Amino acid sequence: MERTTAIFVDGIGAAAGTSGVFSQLQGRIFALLYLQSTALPLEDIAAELQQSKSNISVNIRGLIEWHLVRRMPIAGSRKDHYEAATNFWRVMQEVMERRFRWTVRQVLATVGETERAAAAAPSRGQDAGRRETATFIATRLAALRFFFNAVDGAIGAFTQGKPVDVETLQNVIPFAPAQPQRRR
Amino acid sequence: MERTTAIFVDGIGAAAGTSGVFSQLQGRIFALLYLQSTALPLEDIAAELQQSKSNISVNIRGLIEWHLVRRMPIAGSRKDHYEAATNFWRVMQEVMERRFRWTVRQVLATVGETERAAAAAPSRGQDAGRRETATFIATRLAALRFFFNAVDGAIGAFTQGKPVDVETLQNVIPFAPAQPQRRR
DNA sequence: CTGTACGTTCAGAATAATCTAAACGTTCGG
DNA sequence: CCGAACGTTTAGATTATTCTGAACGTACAG
Repeated sequence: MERTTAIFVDGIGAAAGTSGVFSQLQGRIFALLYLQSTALPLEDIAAELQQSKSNISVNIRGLIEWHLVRRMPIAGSRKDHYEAATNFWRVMQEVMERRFRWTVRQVLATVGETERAAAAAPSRGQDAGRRETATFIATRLAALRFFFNAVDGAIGAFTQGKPVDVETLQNVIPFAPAQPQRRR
Repeated sequence: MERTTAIFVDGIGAAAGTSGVFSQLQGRIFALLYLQSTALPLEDIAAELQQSKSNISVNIRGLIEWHLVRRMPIAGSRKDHYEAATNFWRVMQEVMERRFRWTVRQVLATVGETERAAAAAPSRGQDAGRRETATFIATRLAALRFFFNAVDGAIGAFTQGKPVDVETLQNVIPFAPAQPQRRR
């Protein structure tokens, strides 16, 4: 591999590894393809990156799902060829929707489940402490839901190219900080 | 642990685990604290989540760095007490800046290094193929830089509460898709 | 048909991340 | 000072992730 390519592959691989979205190897595969003017067969990618074909196979599938790599039919060859995609905005949309927004919705779903469980719990109306705790929890869950709903909306706006309303997010500071007590 | 709390802890733990930013245990710690009206000592957290104190200790440090948890002095106790922070916007800013933007800058740095390496490489002016390759690589690197510069700017705007200019990102489609060749 | 050239799947090996318990250092009450 | 109650560090164990090579399935050329 060319020295220039090696630097790029290492750097992008490292960045991908810390991204929380792509593995280091996926970063290296993409980087290698991105500097090629022609699509590469699986075999060559494995050889360049010194990995088994099976490993490249499974990692490249992930890249294709994120629309970072395309399978390219090459006339006269039975091998699958791959090339880097260059529509980064598309990739970003995909990541926003499928990873971030999915996580946000997981939180919202959990809040919902928890609220239902809290409502179903026998908070025995008499006991004052119980009732207090119940309203406290309800308030906190509502605050969480409010914020994550706003985030969900912001991601939706972003991926549709609409201006993102940051104000809504900023203004969610639902509780005054608890008063610090002196120690000792 | 209460059934309601358990549901919340499990759900938020799962969400955190897939977030790419927080570990599952960190999610569980935060979730537990978030439903408490009073700060908890390390020992109690460890007991509730059935983890060793050392493990809670190291994970909670991460939460504090992200501003998701605060250390709370409690009068008359030598134990460290912890409570959940509720300024989620602050946390989001922190994550955006320290993780996403940092990754983006890693990419930009790599592009810079690669460009310098390419310039230094002996592309032997005579060889036409070499020169072609060099300009191809230069073009691709420039496109990457352009896009990630825009992303960097967008993150900066977002964290400062300014409207995010999505247009710039959307319009970066630097290459026409390569013409598919027929197979066989 | 048959054989070969592929990509994928899968069981196990290698590697990395997480977790525990013991040792350690520090603070504070006595 | 001394001793006990803490939180932290660290070495090793456990668990999860990544990777490999062999087995398998498929498509195509002859």
